Amino acid sequence: MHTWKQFDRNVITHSAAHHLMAIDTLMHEHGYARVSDVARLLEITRGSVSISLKPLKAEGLVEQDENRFIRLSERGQRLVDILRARHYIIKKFMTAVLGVGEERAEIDGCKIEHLLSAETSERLTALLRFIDSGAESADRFIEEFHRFNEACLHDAQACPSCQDQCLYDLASQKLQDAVAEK
Amino acid sequence: MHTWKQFDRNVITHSAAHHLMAIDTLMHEHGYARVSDVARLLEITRGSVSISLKPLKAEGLVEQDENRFIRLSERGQRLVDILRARHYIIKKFMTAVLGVGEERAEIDGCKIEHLLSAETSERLTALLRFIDSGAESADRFIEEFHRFNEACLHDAQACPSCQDQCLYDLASQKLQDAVAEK
DNA sequence: ACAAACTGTTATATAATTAAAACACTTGCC
DNA sequence: GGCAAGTGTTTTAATTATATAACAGTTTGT
Repeated sequence: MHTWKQFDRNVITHSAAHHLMAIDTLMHEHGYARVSDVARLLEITRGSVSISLKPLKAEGLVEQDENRFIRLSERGQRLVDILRARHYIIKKFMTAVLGVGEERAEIDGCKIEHLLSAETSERLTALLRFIDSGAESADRFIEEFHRFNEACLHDAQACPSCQDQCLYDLASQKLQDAVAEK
Repeated sequence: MHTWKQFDRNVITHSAAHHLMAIDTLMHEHGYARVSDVARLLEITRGSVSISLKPLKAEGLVEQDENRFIRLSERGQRLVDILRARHYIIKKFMTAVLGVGEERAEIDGCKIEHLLSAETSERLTALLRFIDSGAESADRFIEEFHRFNEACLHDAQACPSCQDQCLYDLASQKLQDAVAEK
């Protein structure tokens, strides 16, 4: 069980990912980005942005010119492109395949886009490519899955997917309901 | 863009989830759990465990008897059961559907099991139930998808899944390769 | 029964992410 | 030209997750 120690050492933090993506968004929308613009977009203080940007500048992902305008370095841009691609496929998988609501998919996607491995992201992209391929088996799968949904007996013994408890009942519970007094 | 502020305020932290699951593991393996046992299992110091446990005791997820033996409260147990169910379905989806390697699926699963919404977890469980149902369309989908994999032309224009850049090329890159000097 | 080993807690420290407030500098308007 | 508004940084502070080290108490072995 040494795996769990890796789980914090992620390549970039959630916060860093969003700072980088905010710069990218601003560059596309206004052609420039400053500390204040990022702060406004992320709804945090300028001081926080200034401090958060420091390690990103040190790592060469973000650059600042003589007028203190911010831009992404080439590597920073590449990182953002990867993150956006992953966000897109995760969200699309959740909505188009799983049938999760748009807003929920957006939030869940943001939480995990920077955490998934390249391997998982690659396989997820392959899945979506297959679904988009127009293959008859893909279309039928999606259609039948979306019709399937109702028939859970909530009986672990009778269920080929369950072990001792109904997975459906367990997995679908909200964590906050379990944490909060009830 | 108020969504992104929610992304940190998760119901439980990664660390808390693993402390709770460690207690559960120890209870199953030895019938009891103490601070030292948790520390050994997670490979952190007893001091760290003692401190991490404090908020969990305060929230009533963990209890400690007069001999300082630790156990999960009813709510703590419920939380662990939910987390384990989610971990299981995420990992199973990654291996059985996506074809991700076992070890990678374990790590990725650990990173996100406590972050996904109930809605997404529920839909993911439904997907696995459909695949386990033996429906012919499910079997064919998996089989054909696993054979499909090769044919990416890496040409965004010709690809029904891509926009301006090849999603496959982007999403499958390792983040650390983008961050590290190259 | 006593020393060695182990246990749990606390104190102190570090790093990350954020906030608020204070400061200095720049810009824009009248 | 001068003041109000905006901008970026720094300082101070809080929280979370961890570490080490010191301490006090409990077991264990002989």
